Amino acid sequence: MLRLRGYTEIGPKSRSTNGPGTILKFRKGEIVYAQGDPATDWFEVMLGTVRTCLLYSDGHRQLTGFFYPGDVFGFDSGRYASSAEAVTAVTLRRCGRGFGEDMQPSEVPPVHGALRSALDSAHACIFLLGRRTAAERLAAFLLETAKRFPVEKPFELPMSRADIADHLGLTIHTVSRTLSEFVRRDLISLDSPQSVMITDYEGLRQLSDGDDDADLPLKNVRPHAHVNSASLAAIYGS
Amino acid sequence: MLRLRGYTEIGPKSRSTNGPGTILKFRKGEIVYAQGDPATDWFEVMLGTVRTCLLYSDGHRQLTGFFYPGDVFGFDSGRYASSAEAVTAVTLRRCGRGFGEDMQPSEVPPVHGALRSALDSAHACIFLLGRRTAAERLAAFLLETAKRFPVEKPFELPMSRADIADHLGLTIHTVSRTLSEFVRRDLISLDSPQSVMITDYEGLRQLSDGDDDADLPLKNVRPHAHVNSASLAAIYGS
DNA sequence: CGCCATCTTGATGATCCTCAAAGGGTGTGG
DNA sequence: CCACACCCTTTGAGGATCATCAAGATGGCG
Repeated sequence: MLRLRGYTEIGPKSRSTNGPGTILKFRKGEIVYAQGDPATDWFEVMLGTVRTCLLYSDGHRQLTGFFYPGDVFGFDSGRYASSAEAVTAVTLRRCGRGFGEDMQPSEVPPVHGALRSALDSAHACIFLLGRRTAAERLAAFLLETAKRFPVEKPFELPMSRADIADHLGLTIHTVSRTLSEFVRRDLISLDSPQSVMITDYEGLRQLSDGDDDADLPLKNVRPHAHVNSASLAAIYGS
Repeated sequence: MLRLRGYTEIGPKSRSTNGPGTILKFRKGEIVYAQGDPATDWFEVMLGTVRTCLLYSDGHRQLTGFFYPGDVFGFDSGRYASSAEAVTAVTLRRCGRGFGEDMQPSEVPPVHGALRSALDSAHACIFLLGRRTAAERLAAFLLETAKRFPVEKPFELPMSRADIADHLGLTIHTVSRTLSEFVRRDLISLDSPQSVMITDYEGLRQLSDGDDDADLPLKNVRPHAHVNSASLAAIYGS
C-alpha cells in the first residue's frame, strides 16, 4: 500500500532572469519536474538540495541521487526518466533547453559534461546499492555525502531517514538502527538526527569496503567474488 | 579473500578494417578494456555478449550491464570507470576515439546516443538492484534479458550464474534456487542451465512489480514507500 | 576415466523487514 | 502558555529471506 503525504503542491515561489537561464525557487517537497514530463530543461542547483526519484507503479521509490549546489540534473532524453523534488528549499538555475536534435556546436561541451555527471551519479547509486549490508551502504553513503561538505566538521544531512532508506534500498528502521550502531561504535556522532559528525573516517571506509573487524557486532564478510583475475591484476597489480 | 580464475589473457584474435572503425574479436573471458584504462575508444557489439564490471578493492564485483549485438559501450570520460569483458566469443567494432575536446560536430549525435544508452543501461541496473527480493530481481532480469532476443522461444542465457549473481547483488546459490523455484511454479522452463523459456510472462511481470500472489511460497510484500503524492499523481493520476 | 568448473540442493544462522510502541520536535488552537 | 496532534525518529521483538557451509549432480575436456 502507498502512504501518501500531503505536500502542498504549488508553483515556484519566484522567478527572475539573471544571467544565462532563469532563476527558480522551490520550497521543501515541491516538484521541479515529474517523471514522464517532456525533458525540455536542465537545471543547476544554486542553493539547497534536490533529489531525483524513480517511481514504480507499485509505489516503490528509488532515489537515484542527491544534488547539491553546483550540481546539474535533468539531462534526460525525450522525457524525464525520474522526477526531481526539492529536499530543502532550493534555488535553481534553469540552464538551457532544446538540446539534442537542434543543438548548436557551442552547446556541446556543457551538455556532455552534464550527461557524464549524470552517468557518474548513476554509478554512485549503483555503488551504494551494490554494497550488500546495511552498514556498508550507510558507511558508503555517509562518506559520499561528507565529500560534498567542505570541512571535517559536523554537517547537516538535508534529507530525511525515509530519503536515505529509499536511496539505499533499506527501511527507515534499519537506517536508524545502523546509524545508532555507528554512534555506539564511535564512528560518527549525532548531535541532532540531521547533524552528523564523522569521527572515524578510516573505520567508515573499512566498513564501506566490507573490511569489518571481526571483534565488533556488525560483523559481516563479503560474499565470495567471481572476478576475472586478469581484470583485477590490471587494476590492483598481480 | 578472492577467488581468482585462470582466464587466458591474450590479445584480440584478429583485426580487420571494414567500414568505419576496426573489427576486433575476443574470446570468451577476454578483456576488452580494463577499469582505469584511458578511455580512448568506444565499441559496438556485432556478435556475442559483453559485460561491464565495476571491481572494488575488496574483490567485490558489480556487473553494470550486458551488451548484445547492436549495443554500444565504453563511453566513459577520461578513464574507463568499469572494465569490459567478453562473456562469450564476441566480435566488436571499435567505432571511434578522441571524442570530447576535439570532437567534430558531425560526431555529436552518435556520441549523444551512446551516452544516453549508457545512462539507460545504468538506470536498468539501478532498477534491478532496487528490487528487493531475489525473486523480484531475477524476474526483472529475465524479462529484461528476454527483450533482447527476438521471438518468444527458448533463448540462451550467455552468462553464467556467477555473472547473474554479481549483476543482481545475490549469490549463485540464491540465483540457482530462485530459478528452480520459478520452474516449479511454471513461470519458466529450463532445458539446460543456459536455455531459458519463459512460459508465464504475466506471472514474471507481477513478480518483478512486487505483486506476488499470497498463496505461493515466494511471498513477499513491498516495504512501504515514502512517496511524494504529487509526484505520484503526476504519473499515475490522482 | 578422472579432473575440473559449473550448477543444484539441503541445513543452519545472520541480517534485515515487519509489526508495534514510545520519545522528541514543531505547529496549531484553545 | 499549555494541550494536543502530527510527523519524524528511535527502539524492541519476532519472523522471513538470503548468505554461508557443505555436499552432490552434471557436463566438458584432456
